[in-house]
Amino acid sequence: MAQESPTFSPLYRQIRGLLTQALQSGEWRPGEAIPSETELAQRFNVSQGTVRKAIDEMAADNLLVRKQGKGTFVATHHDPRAFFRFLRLAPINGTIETSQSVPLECWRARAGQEVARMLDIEVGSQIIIVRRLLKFAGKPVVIDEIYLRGDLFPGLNLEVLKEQQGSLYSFFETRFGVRMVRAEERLRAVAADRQSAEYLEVSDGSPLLSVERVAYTYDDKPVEWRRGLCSTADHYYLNTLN
Amino acid sequence: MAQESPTFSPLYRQIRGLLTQALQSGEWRPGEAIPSETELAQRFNVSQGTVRKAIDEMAADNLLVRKQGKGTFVATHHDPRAFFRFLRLAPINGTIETSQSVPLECWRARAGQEVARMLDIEVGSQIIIVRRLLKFAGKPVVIDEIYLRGDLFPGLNLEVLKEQQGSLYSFFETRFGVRMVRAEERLRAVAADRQSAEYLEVSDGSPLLSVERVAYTYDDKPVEWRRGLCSTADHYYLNTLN
DNA sequence: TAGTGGTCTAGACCACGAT
DNA sequence: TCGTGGTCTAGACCACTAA
Repeated sequence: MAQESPTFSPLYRQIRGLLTQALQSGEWRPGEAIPSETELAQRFNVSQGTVRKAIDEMAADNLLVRKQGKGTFVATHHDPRAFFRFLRLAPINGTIETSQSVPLECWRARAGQEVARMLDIEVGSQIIIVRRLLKFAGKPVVIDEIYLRGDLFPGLNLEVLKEQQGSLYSFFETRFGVRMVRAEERLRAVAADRQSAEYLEVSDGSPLLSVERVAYTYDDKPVEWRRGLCSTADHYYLNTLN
Repeated sequence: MAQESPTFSPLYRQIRGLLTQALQSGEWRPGEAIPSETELAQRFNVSQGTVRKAIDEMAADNLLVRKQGKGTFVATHHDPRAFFRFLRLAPINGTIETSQSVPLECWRARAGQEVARMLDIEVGSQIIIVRRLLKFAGKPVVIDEIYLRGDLFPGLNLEVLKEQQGSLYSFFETRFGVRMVRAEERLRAVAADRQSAEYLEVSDGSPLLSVERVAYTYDDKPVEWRRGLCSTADHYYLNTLN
């Protein structure tokens, strides 16, 4: 094996690359089992332990999920345990609440400078803009404006959005084969504009939590840019620092 | 080895427990090297690979830091790379700024119900309250109110706080041997009260980012509870979702 | 009972840092 | 050159799931 500096990449990381490629190509779809470690070891001509280390890393990054005695599975946003991975809002008092996504608008447009930069696409490329309201226990909590790469979500419109069950990312995954893998959020406190205040049923100028997010798919390609305005009267944004 | 359900704990996790205990007891201080994997393997009567797996986990949790060719070291808040692990604020425009902590007040008090619950201590126990201002590039950005367990920070007062160089946690570490290992933050948007507005040089009622934090030391014991109010006019709170 | 992932071991060799 | 962590391998056995 060629293992020279400074291009040195350990074997298990190369295996991880091959596995990621297979995921990206759709060889194994979200929720499905991937071959056993022994099979993969034969396929890639390495020892089982090397495959194991590659899978360990990918499981740590939430790309795969191991289940003892059953196999290793492609991670999916359908899993209810993974639901709050990308939704860090929790009620201040009380337990888990049911959430509901209410799509308001959906239209196609051309990317301006800012969106183009965020999604790493050309200015003028087609994008999709979605506005939706997120409710917890029936009460409006977040108003989202979502910008998507137009080429990856063919046929997406308001009617289609209304079919959504579960999380939006779960919907994107099954309906368009686009799986969100990682995201970066930038939080600020802002004053509510008139329209947002109306939707969120708070008074004009109330402090709201602004959450800007860029979400990436397998190859670190940005796919979604969104800005959410959250009413933090009854909810907070939870973050754990390790 | 006894390995029966449901009390089953793999050997490497028991080793992790022993290592954590050693850290907690101060056998190896922050910044120091711990013994080599081979030495530890002999000491605990397990193979080197088992020690390795224990250390791997602890390195992933930022308790230890591996340095190839040199050894494994106890993680420290002195490390400038670790500085932003517990401080997620970044300037909206531009690069890294110098930060400065300005202590304002420091006094001892008795824990009320809320603080007692947060710090998992008895109501009436002695606590220390610190108020400080955090400046970025000379401008006030965060006003913090910090509640500490009184028993763990003997002799802490305003004069001592003024000796602080680097981060507050770095200071706690060297001065009191208390190392923060993990924290949970709850974020909300609130309106600035008169006093905070004055400190942060924003207008009364401006939206501010409220960051409540509980910080834990090695044995998951809560040690600090704080509430910060951040002006997000020129800074945002950055979070990465995996 | 068979198949999967999970643990533990032992040994060989590589990459890095210090001497 | 030596000691450290890093990688890779091979094999034995344990724990969990499903048939």
